[in-house]
Amino acid sequence: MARDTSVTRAEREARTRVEAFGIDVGSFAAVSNIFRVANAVRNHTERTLLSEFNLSFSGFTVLWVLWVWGPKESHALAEESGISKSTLTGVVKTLERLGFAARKPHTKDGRRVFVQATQKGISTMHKIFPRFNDIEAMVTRDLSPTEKESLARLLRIMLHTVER
Amino acid sequence: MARDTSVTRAEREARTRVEAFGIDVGSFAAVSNIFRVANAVRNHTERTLLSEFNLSFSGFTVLWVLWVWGPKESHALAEESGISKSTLTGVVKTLERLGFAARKPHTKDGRRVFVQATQKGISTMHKIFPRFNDIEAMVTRDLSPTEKESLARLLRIMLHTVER
DNA sequence: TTGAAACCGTTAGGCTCCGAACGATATGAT
DNA sequence: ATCATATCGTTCGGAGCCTAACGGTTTCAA
Repeated sequence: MARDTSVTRAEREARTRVEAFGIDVGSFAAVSNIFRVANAVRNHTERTLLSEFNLSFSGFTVLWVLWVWGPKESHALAEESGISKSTLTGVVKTLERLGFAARKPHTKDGRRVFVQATQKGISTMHKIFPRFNDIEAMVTRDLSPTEKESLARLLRIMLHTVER
Repeated sequence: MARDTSVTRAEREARTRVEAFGIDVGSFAAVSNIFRVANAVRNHTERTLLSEFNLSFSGFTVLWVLWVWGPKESHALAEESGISKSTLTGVVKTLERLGFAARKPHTKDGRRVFVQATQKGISTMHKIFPRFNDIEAMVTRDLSPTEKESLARLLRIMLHTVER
């Protein structure tokens, strides 16, 4: 069966409204579709998987970073997780309450704090991550391996443009 | 000069941690990069553009939908904006306070409510949208027109997979 | 060595965000 | 005509999310 690659009704409507403005429709289509997909996948993941572990998407992301990188200082952890320092304070508080992470003061510098995943946090990650990847595979199931690679490559280019 | 299409340090680290799990790395790379880009662009837009109008990203999205589609019932507006009904209630309240939108009760059905953009909302949109598109153009400046179209197409395929 | 400046994480305040529960309204089967 | 059921938007409680301001700590130059 042929894949549906057609422009959605919403996107068509948006274009007609917007074209009069001398807008760059190519950029518009690319970026707004990124938002749509991210939003849809995020909501779906929170509802069907993460809620089972009382984790928000941010909580999951932070725990994931700790799992991949090991103990990390707060400011670097916030940066890597894509949230602000103050938000991280709250998220880590929640992770501590759930027993998934712990704070560790720096021995030399009284200002700094390390955050690390607990054993429970890590074993939970081992449970969650394969299922998270199942969702990733599901939402990309209509893309060929080459197309997935191409998608990732184009997004990486944007990332390099944006992140500095 | 050659574009930087290399895998980021973070992504490389993640892969080595994750590969032992029998994970689908292609899906993983594609999806996690969608989140990263969406997050970065969203934060940047809120900070540099929307804050000037006291709009959150959701507030902007809702107002944008009203601009494109005209008056819309609450449930459909929430759906189209990618947020829950309860969140919409709050966002519309804010938009009303700012004078950007107004509620209109249904004449026949006492349960339903229409939401529409005000004149001020529309003229504000005329101010914001070109600058929003400038940001879209900026973050995609290292992609060729063909690549932008390709990116939008691949995301559209995912959208069709996810949204039903 | 001392004091200004820089840096770090937390707090304060306000909005966003969700699911669940709730009231009001409408529908449809009996 | 009635009453169970469905539908619609709002409210509620709790967490996330931001910027700005803050206090504690470190650094470094005078």
